[in-house]
Amino acid sequence: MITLNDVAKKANVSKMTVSRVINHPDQVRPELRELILDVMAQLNYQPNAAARALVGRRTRVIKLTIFEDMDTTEPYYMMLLAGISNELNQHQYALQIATRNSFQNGECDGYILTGIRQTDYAWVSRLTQPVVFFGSNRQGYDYVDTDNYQAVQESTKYAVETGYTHLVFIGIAVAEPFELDRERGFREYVTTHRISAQIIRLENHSHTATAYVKAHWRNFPRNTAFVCASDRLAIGVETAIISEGGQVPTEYGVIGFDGVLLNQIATKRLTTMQQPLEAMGRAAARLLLANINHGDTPRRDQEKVIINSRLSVAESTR
Amino acid sequence: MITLNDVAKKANVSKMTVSRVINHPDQVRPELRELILDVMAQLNYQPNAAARALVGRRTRVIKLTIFEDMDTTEPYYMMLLAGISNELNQHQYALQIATRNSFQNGECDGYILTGIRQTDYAWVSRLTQPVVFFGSNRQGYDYVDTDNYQAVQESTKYAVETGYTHLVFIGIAVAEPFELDRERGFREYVTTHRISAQIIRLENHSHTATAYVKAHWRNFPRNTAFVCASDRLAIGVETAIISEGGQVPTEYGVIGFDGVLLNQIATKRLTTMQQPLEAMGRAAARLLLANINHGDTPRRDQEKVIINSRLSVAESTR
DNA sequence: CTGTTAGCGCATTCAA
DNA sequence: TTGAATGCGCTAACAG
Repeated sequence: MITLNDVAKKANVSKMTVSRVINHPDQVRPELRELILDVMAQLNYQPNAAARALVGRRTRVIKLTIFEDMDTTEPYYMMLLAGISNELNQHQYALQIATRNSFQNGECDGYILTGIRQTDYAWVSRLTQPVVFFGSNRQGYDYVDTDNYQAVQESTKYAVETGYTHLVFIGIAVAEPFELDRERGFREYVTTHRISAQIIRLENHSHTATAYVKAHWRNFPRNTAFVCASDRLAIGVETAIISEGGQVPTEYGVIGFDGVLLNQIATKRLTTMQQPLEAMGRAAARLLLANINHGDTPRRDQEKVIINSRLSVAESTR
Repeated sequence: MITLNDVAKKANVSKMTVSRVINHPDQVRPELRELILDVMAQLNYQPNAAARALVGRRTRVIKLTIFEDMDTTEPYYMMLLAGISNELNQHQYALQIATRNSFQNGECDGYILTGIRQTDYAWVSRLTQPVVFFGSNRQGYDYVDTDNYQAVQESTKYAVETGYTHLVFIGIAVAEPFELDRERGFREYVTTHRISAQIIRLENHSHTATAYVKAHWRNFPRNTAFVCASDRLAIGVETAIISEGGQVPTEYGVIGFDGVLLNQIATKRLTTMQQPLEAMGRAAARLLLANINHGDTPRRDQEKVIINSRLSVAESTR
């Protein structure tokens, strides 16, 4: 293992100078700095995370908490996780994953929180380390999210422009910001453009959607597009349409939201709003690390990172 | 933060004694040990992972590498991850997640490897730290797996006992141990019991299965059960049956394999072999940690942990 | 069985 | 701008 000392000897300086090149490069004479960087590269020096953690009173561990039940968890968490982990790895941070059931109160430097519902905020407020949310919130915590409002506006616009004349929004029956924003995106678009539309809210399961659409099949004339708040709902809708003898995409359109895996399971590959999850994961990690390192500065404004989703057009729309 | 010293003072011993209680409890007089454990509990002492890592020349980080493409990754990895992470947390180990694309060669104490294919073994053999596989292998690496052979035997038996008279095994077209074992489980069962059967191998996508079953629909008489090597395939089969006008489960049965999430998406909730993923994740972590701590002992035999799956009967079979 | 000493690799003092 | 000393919390090696 290469240590600071090895680098220092080879560069004929003290190890403090090497340490400074890493932590306060501006305090080292440029030529010397270059030389040392050179040696570090030659030796492939990797700072020892444990030692840094020890002296810095940091754990170099961040916790990701997933508040949903794991066995109904969306597969997209996997992509998110990859993004978070990639970014953390670069900064020599490791990850701990905690779930609602398995919350260990071991030490960490900060938290990334996902799947939080209104009822969980009391718990969150007791956390002493920096926190970043995945998904917006109105409690003032920093977060990373996609622009749910614009995303649904975009899908809705797409549905209209491809000629569907009646629109149905299938939302998720929870009063969380992400859902309200998606619904608002739909509502404002159809209102502004005076489009025939209806809004429905269901539990986020494919079966619920299938049952609902079948039960109310007469309400859905030909040329209806279903703009759904999740891929699960979209798959359920598609199943119902097909089982009722409707044609996708010629007579009916279906648009999902999320864009990982589930759309591959659909009979017609789903047109869906694809969230850039890897990027969002990275962003969340970066934001958290920034908070950790500026830890002492007095509380600033809530910081938000918004990353746009992209409509991925497939077989369930024209 | 509570340190060894705090505990030591309160217990009127030196910190070495406290340290021994943790690492070599048999070297401490029992009464004293109890006393110290008591104080540790009172103070809620948590050893500092960084310090242990530093002195033990360990990183206290283990890497989980997922060799599949992330965006087609099975949702069950999430459960596996939870298990691994839970176990690691208990032992003050943190996790890094690496994917095929993002393999950073930062330090770690060991690897848990998943999704490995034959072609990846060269890479694996260059790893210097202990390795545990998720999924069996014939290269001598320790692994955790479910008994694929017995699992498929069990599903097949179930299909027969519930009265399906023709059986079809839909396998995955790869020559990996897990798949060969599943296929063998099926083959031996139908051979032994002289049951009318056929074996098919497809790419592991629901569409492939749908297309195949539709194209060969005439080959599948009523009272056929499809024993599938994955939930994806099973969902695809089910879609085909329904679209061809077959009745599930009265005329046709479908059994999947894996048992997370995807079975909820199926039109009829899938009967499927449920892998105990959380437990398997924990087992993999435990096995790896054992290898790490017995690091110097000469290479023993390949160690295997086999955990049985459980048939979860739902709506796609009688 | 228990305590003392020393050092893991690094970064924050302070001094030059 | 650079270097020397000190200590983060813990454990291995030795001494008692």
